[in-house]
Amino acid sequence: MNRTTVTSGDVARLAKVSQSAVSRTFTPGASVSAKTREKVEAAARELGYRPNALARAMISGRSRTIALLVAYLDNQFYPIVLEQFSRAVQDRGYRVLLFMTDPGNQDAVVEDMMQYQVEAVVMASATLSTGLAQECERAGIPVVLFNRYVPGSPASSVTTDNRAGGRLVADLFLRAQHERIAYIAGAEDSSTNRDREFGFLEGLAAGGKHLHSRAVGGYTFAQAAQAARTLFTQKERPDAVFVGNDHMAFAVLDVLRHELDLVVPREVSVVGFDNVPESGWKGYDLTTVEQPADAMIRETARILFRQLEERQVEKEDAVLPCRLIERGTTHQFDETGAPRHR
Amino acid sequence: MNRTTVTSGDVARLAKVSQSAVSRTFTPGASVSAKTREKVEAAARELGYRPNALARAMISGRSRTIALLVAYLDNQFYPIVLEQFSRAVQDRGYRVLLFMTDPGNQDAVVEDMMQYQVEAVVMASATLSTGLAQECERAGIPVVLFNRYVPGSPASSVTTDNRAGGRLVADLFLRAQHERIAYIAGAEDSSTNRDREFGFLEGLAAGGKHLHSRAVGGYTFAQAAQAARTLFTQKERPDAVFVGNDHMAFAVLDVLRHELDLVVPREVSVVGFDNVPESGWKGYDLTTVEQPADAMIRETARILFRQLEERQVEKEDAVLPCRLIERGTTHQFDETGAPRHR
DNA sequence: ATGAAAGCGCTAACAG
DNA sequence: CTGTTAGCGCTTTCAT
Repeated sequence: MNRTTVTSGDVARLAKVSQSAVSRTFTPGASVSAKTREKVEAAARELGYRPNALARAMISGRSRTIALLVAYLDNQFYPIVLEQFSRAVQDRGYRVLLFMTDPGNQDAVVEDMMQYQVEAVVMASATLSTGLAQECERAGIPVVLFNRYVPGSPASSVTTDNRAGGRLVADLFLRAQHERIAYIAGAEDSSTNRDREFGFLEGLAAGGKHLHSRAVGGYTFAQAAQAARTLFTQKERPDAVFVGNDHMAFAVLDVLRHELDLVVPREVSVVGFDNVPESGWKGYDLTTVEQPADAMIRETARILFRQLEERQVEKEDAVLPCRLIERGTTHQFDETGAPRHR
Repeated sequence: MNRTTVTSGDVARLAKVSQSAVSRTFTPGASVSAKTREKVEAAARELGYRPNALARAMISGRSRTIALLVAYLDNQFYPIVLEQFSRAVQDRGYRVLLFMTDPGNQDAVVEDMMQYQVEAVVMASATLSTGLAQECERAGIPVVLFNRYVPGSPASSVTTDNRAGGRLVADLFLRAQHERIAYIAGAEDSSTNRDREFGFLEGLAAGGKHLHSRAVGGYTFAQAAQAARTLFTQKERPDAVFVGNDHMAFAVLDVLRHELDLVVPREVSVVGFDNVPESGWKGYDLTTVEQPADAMIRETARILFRQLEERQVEKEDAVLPCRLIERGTTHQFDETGAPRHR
């Protein structure tokens, strides 16, 4: 290991210009004569100079870094969000500092992010204590909750209209005249689950139905499988089930088909939420409510960068529409409402 | 937005100590009297002081940041790696700077990472030009290629024994006495594909067989589906196919079962590579070669942190064993080699 | 154990 | 357009 730290001073000396001239050469909007720029670039190339982004960030007060906090990546929805969001951020000349968190202790992680002088924070499938959100606000750091919503928080949020999504599923079940309708919940303390379930129950009620049974899957594969076993080994088993997200729905389908030998959708209809890629795969072919990931990410980026540009934090809540994607785990109907055969 | 930048100087003034005393209080191994520490902590709390990690990194020359470069996250293998690796890094007091790259222009991204003074680089499903790898080496930045291998490069690497994995699949097909054996390749310029294919062909040859047909899936779902269509609509269709990874194998299974109405494994056996979670799901129940993700990540972290501690870059190549996971897409045999019925 | 002083590598006024 | 001059917030000798 050797002295490989080439500084702008070294370049200046070799190019016989001032150190500021070097700085200007590497600053997009600065004014340098073609001749100076040339000399500097030649010297920089010769020495293998690279500006130190940390020093730059320190003095300019802009780290060009955005923190992304994610709780888990086994649900395919999040890797996709992560990938697209990272690309969006990179395209705008920013970097992503990634933090994996447990659904509990985010606050310690946020502390860490702030020490790194991130300019903004995005939390996917995770929330922030209102206290810390306020602190971020005071520090001028915009925070966006992605796919979560916290009523009193100063943090912005981007969600789909989960309640409307739940209602779409209820309507579908009503149309198919199901009798014993069940719900498998995600994490009960999440806003997504609350809203989906609320919309679903609301929709059923509007059609004069009530829930036959309910279990909790906690947004995990294993727990959802267990929930399915519980619900479908009752004396009177459900003939339709709405599962809080696709990831759990796959577990439910596995149990129904391969452990309980039920035929979907003939004996039971299943609907998920998210429309992750696997839902479109023929091995599952899952009817689901689509969350418009692309649009959600675009909104997130828009909110974030607007606040960064205007240099002020201003809460904004974006709620995007979702739509039902009917596939093979539910009965199909044609335009007249008559059952359609596949 | 306001002057919320509380510095160690502010804390020092309030606590009536020197600025260095504040610094020491926040430096783990430093010597401060209990009394001073107390005063400083009280003042810091009162002002809401948080050390600036950037300034700290600049002066100490240690950013405690590791760059992670990933090409795509739609193959579930990588999100899992990403999650586990991030956690491993965080546990050791480092942060992850994430970069999504296209399989082509990594070098520009690497340039960016180096400006941010990362202490190490991990490249997953991507490679680095030997030139830049050398530059990293010279700069004292360890580089680990995860799941890739580049012969002449000074970068370290962590891979599974892909060649042995290919041979395992060949042996399985030989044991099942398949006649028309096909291969669907991943990205042809990747070391993983080269090694898997080489081991597979080697294994077939050892059993006196040769490949019946071959197509390229490029590690993508869509291209793999197309490859399956091509291979399985020949006059003489294969009775067994080894697919370069699980992600492509799902596409292949969808085409075989739902477009071509073939029964797996009765009419055709299918084997993948990786053992991603979906392979264990009953909707696919895919026979595959397991890559030991946990062990690979442990090795990556070990190599990286050893080099960071010893403060010198020293190439190391870890090759981990893989094993066959037999599931429902191939015929089962008992210990005696006789077919077993499921 | 503590404070004073010297920078880390760079940008941002400010003159010229 | 260019060089000079101050720092950004912190760690790290070096005395005391």
